[in-house]
Amino acid sequence: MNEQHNSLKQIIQGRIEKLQTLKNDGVNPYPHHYSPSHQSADIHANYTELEGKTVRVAGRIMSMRKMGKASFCHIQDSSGKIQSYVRRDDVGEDSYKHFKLLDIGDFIGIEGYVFKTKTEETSIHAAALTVLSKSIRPLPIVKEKDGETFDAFSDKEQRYRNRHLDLIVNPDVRKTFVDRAKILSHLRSYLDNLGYLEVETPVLQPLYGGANARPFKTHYNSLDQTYFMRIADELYLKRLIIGGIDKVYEMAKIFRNEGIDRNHNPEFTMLEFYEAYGDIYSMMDLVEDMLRTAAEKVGKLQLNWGDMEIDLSKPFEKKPILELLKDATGEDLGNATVDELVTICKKHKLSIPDQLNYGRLLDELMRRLVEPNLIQPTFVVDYPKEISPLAKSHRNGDPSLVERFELFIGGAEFANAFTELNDPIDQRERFESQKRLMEEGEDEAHPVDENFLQAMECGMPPTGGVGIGVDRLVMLLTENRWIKDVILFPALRSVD
RNA sequence: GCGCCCGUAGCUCAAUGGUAGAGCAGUGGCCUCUUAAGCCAUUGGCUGAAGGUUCGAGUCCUUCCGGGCGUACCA
Repeated sequence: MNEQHNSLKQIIQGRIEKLQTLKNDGVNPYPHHYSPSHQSADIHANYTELEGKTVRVAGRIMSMRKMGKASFCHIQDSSGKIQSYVRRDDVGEDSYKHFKLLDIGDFIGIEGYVFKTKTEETSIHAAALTVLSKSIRPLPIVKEKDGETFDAFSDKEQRYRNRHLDLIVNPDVRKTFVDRAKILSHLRSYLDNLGYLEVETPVLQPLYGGANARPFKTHYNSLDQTYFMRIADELYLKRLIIGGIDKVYEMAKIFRNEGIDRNHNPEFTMLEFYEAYGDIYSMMDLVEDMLRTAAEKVGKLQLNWGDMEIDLSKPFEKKPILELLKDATGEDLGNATVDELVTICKKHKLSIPDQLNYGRLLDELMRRLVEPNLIQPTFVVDYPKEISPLAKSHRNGDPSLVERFELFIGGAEFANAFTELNDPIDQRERFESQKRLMEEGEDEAHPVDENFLQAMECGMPPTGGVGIGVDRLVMLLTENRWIKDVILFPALRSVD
């Protein structure tokens, strides 16, 4: 970055000179290939069998302790670190001279026999060294002793902008992303095993839909049309249900044009899955089991999330939204008018949304008064129809309710699911009322999607559908409180 | 978007408005079981950028850039 700074310039210049010295001595600092026989973790795990045997390991030099005619270094590979003892009389004078030209950050291959130092640290007694890649830019120097870390590379901005450095020097970061991969892999195989088909639907869409959110807008040059980045893949997946793919899912990158904070990144991953002949009740069972088994894959059912202790081993609770609101406000909000909701919001000293409608007000009450208290996993059910334009009317006959659940854990939303609305006449009416909301200024109302309606008119089976916020799930299961810590390259303003 | 805080060497951090420092890393030297290796010496800065106040600014003021935290938006 700041190439004008002399200190960094000098370090880089010095390393380039060492690089040249190696070349002049006939050493190729960037060879094409090396064949390690073991990973460092293998050697630690199988010390007894390997003691005295010759191994080859390859990795990045993370520390060096050079003495006159012998040195120790630690090298790091993808499984961890291992120490090597490099003695001039064993590797030869030239090779030792070249070794002393290496820096922290360089890659080397070490061939030698496995032994333990007098302090009982498993090490490799080097017989041959191979330079595998010379680095010319310095790494952050992190030291540790007895599990304590010194001068950790901790500046969040630097870590996110230089994730490669973060991964090299902060082992927990790697672990989080290994766990993330395990979780995603589990979600997929869980659905695969149930006979679901994984699909991909358009990211660039002529019309957005399937959620309440502001989209990113772009221009498609060759069509000379406005396109949107998807805010959900729901409507496309339902078209596939209509098309006869009875069990379908997509691990979808979603884009929403909204703020960045510890729980939100403008692009994030959502798993949506739909099952013909299912409903929210069958989907609840599936989701509960899917999340619990995902937690088992990462190794913990009892999680510390911030200062909350969350237990995924117990059955998830189920509670109607209006009951939760009644407990919180003392009022029955089932048939409340907008004015009444405003009064209640004021009574609880809540901010009044700019866009005054039933949905916004109810959401405000939920967010402030109910959601923060939903710490243990809770399925909130029986949502008002007005805020659920894609969900089917409730089978209990109450015309104001739909079959929907949202799963809350640790005060945050993890899943949203419907018994999908499959009545095309009803769906058209719901879109019409969304359109009226939009005309009243609600900028997150669903636009009418005529193509989707026509598809539904061709007949859609009863269906259960779920969306799961994958990043949030990873946050919970890896006990991270910041979404930036579970996304490798989180959104940051670019530096010009 | 709004509010508060922050930005000093490659990394981690100091510096009542009065000459910009330390540790690690780097460089040179000594050192064949070290491990935050050690000992001796030493390089490295336009203090995020631009203006202003002042005899004098890392420090105070304004604007801009970037970040953090909170809040809003975001189900």
